[in-house]
Amino acid sequence: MKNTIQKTAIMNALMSLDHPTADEVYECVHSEFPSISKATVYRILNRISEEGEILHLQIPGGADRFDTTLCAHHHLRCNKCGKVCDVDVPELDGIEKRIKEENGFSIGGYRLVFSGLCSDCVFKK
Amino acid sequence: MKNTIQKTAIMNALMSLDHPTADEVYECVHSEFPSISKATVYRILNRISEEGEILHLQIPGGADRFDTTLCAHHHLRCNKCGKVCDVDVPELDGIEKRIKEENGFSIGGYRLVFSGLCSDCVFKK
DNA sequence: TCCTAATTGCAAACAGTTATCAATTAGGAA
DNA sequence: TTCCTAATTGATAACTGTTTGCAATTAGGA
Repeated sequence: MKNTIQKTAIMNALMSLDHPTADEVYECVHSEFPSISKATVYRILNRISEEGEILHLQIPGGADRFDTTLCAHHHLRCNKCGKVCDVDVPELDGIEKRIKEENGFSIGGYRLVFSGLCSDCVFKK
Repeated sequence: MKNTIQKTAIMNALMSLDHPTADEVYECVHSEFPSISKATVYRILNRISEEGEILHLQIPGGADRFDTTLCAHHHLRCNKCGKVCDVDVPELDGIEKRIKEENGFSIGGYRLVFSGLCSDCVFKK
């Protein structure tokens, strides 16, 4: 992969943002590199997530997000403000085997998104 | 809610399909009721899921699906063929409390989608 | 039977994302 | 260092899934 200015700018943006969407990455990079194209942001995010440098999170009912934390974990998503944060769910250790036996599904490497309300939003009606 | 022909046709389609997308419902209804509009299908599906008659499933990285099984359960989704099926995950019983305490998120009524490969697709390369 | 609010069909709008294509550029070969 | 070429870029169009605006139609109670 070529080492372009655009890629460097996107990597920096990813470091400074928390579970950003592609659009949030674009806005961040665009603010100091106005000529960057949104297509380039999508392309680079896809490329580096395919190469395993970041995680590509598909969020139910929302835009995809990207995560620089690589080790296995799941996510919590606030239905009101959209905030996403990491969560470990040891309760699910070994569930792959049970689901494989009972349903025939191979879910190795699965990633879950729990939806709910974050501590800020739960009080706002 | 008015009791229109369109709503009846959609309810019938939902009975005959397994976790359909809105488009699959449309195709099914459209085949014997060609004048129905896709907007109507979306509107009715949204309305009856808001009223609790069916579940509205938001699938990560795919079109929303609808489920006539109302009791609490989660889903398995095949990344290759898109098939969705139901699964119970008793391992997660009571996890709401732990996540509330540790992360401040209220995830009551959350619904998960495990992704992987179904028994048919796991062998196809 | 009449009335009106609810519902419909159509088409346009929308969000998120990918594809096309000509122009530019990184980085190795000479 | 210069040159070459494949990789990358920016602009824009296209695409999928979904919602919305609006005028025309319709269910179902008065």
